[in-house]
Amino acid sequence: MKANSDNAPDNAPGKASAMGRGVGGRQKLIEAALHLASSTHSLASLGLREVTRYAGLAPNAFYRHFRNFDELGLAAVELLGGELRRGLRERRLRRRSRSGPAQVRAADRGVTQDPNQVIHLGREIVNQSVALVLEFVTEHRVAYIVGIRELHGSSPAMRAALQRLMDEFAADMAEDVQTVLRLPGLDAATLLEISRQVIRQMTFFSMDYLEHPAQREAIRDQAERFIMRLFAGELAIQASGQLAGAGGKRRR
Amino acid sequence: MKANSDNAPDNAPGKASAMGRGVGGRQKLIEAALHLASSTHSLASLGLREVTRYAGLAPNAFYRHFRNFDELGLAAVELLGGELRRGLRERRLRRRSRSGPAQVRAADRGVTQDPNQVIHLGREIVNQSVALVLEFVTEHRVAYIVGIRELHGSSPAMRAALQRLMDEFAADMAEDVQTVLRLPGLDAATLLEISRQVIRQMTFFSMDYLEHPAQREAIRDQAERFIMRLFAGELAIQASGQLAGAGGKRRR
DNA sequence: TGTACATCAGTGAACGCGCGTTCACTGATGTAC
DNA sequence: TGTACATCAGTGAACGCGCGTTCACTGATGTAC
Repeated sequence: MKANSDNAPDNAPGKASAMGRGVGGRQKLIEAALHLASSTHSLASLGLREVTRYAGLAPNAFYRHFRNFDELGLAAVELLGGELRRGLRERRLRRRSRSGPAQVRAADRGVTQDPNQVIHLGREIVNQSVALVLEFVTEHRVAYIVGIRELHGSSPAMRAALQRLMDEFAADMAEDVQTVLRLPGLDAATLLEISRQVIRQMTFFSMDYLEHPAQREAIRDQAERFIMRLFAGELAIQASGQLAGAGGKRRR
Repeated sequence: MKANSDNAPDNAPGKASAMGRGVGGRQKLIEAALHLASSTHSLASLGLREVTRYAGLAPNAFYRHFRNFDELGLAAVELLGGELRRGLRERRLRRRSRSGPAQVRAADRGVTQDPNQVIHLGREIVNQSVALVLEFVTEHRVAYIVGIRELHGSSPAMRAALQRLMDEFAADMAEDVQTVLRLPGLDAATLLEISRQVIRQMTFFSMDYLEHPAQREAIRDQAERFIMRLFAGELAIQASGQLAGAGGKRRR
């Protein structure tokens, strides 16, 4: 991790040596694969010659970087997943430091079961979160489309990797909600479950958002309403369960 | 269209003539494509020789039935969509005639905004609907997996066809809910929106269900909770909106 | 009822092409002494 | 500082193979008279 503590910055012109003489080749191949996969095929159906051609390399140069095509696929997913998570986390932190204080203050006031207050308070947070995600997928269009496509694709290894990624997103979101908006009586397991459902549904909203620019506002509204319904629904069900008197443990 | 008004029934043994001498070939090709696509590749990445080989035909026999590969794809989607809709509708009707009366009676009583009653009543219906869908996708595993895969796949024509299909499912569901369980104050547009969200999320639940047989019960429960949350959430939000006094029109 | 013709699913052989993969080679860069 | 060697990304040529597609043909079935 002290690689960057040297005197020469990483982006120095002549420094294409220290940790990667031909690091461009590998990168070029991955980017070529992502681009081609997003515009026409799925990752799995790309050809070796097709990718190397697009990357501006000779076909056999492929074997300098990957043993076979699956290896490129997994490398692409890794790159893609890192990019997505890094981007989202960065945005979340930025948002929290910008508008967090006011929300936390409001949340402290909000230790109440009154649906009105909780709903109103949540709406603001949901609004920002949805905007954040949709802005993000717009900026990472190519990687995102390929990711969604491979999520139900033919390679089990890639499916597993992407599902893990989505679970990480869900965990991030749950933690975020837990921190910013302490919802009364929403246990960790339920919160995680709802977060996973939100993350999954957002794949649809995101694709709609990318594919139909003319209806972006409407799609954004739909996503916000969706999330509000899920949380409000859970709270309402819990409240009604308690009112019904049976009390005690209600899950399982 | 009077082809069927003859004296010989369609399913007569020697009557493989009237409207299809070699109807087996086309069918065999489509089924081969679906099977291959579900087990290894996506539809788009299948090879002509691969499909004909699996179907037990010579490669060039393909051109007797389809001009190119896209044509087979669309034919497959049509077959698949018809199968899915027919199967689901049939099950819905069967269910309605079996347990419908009791529910309708309960629903007639249920013209109330009391969340407790609405939730309890809805739970029963949701339980049955979820069971119906999951049972169905299990029986049509192959067609379903291919459908989901192509929903985000490479062919725009196929994506459009499948999205249309899902919208039809959502419309069916909305109509169903409207008929069986008259929810107070849930206008048609909102009901359709929620139905689309349920249908979309069910794709994830269904795939989980097919891929992890050991956790089927848990997945079923999750799906039921999800749907309950959406509807309960919408009702709670509307109720709180009305309580808040501002009254009047609340959407847009 | 028989005969001649049309239709059409399916076939075998052959084609040219792009594919993935291998080989021996180049030339730039890093490393040891 | 210079020299010899190792490493490694990238190349051009060549391979055998399976692909999509075409052609002329077969043989069963439907249709007209």
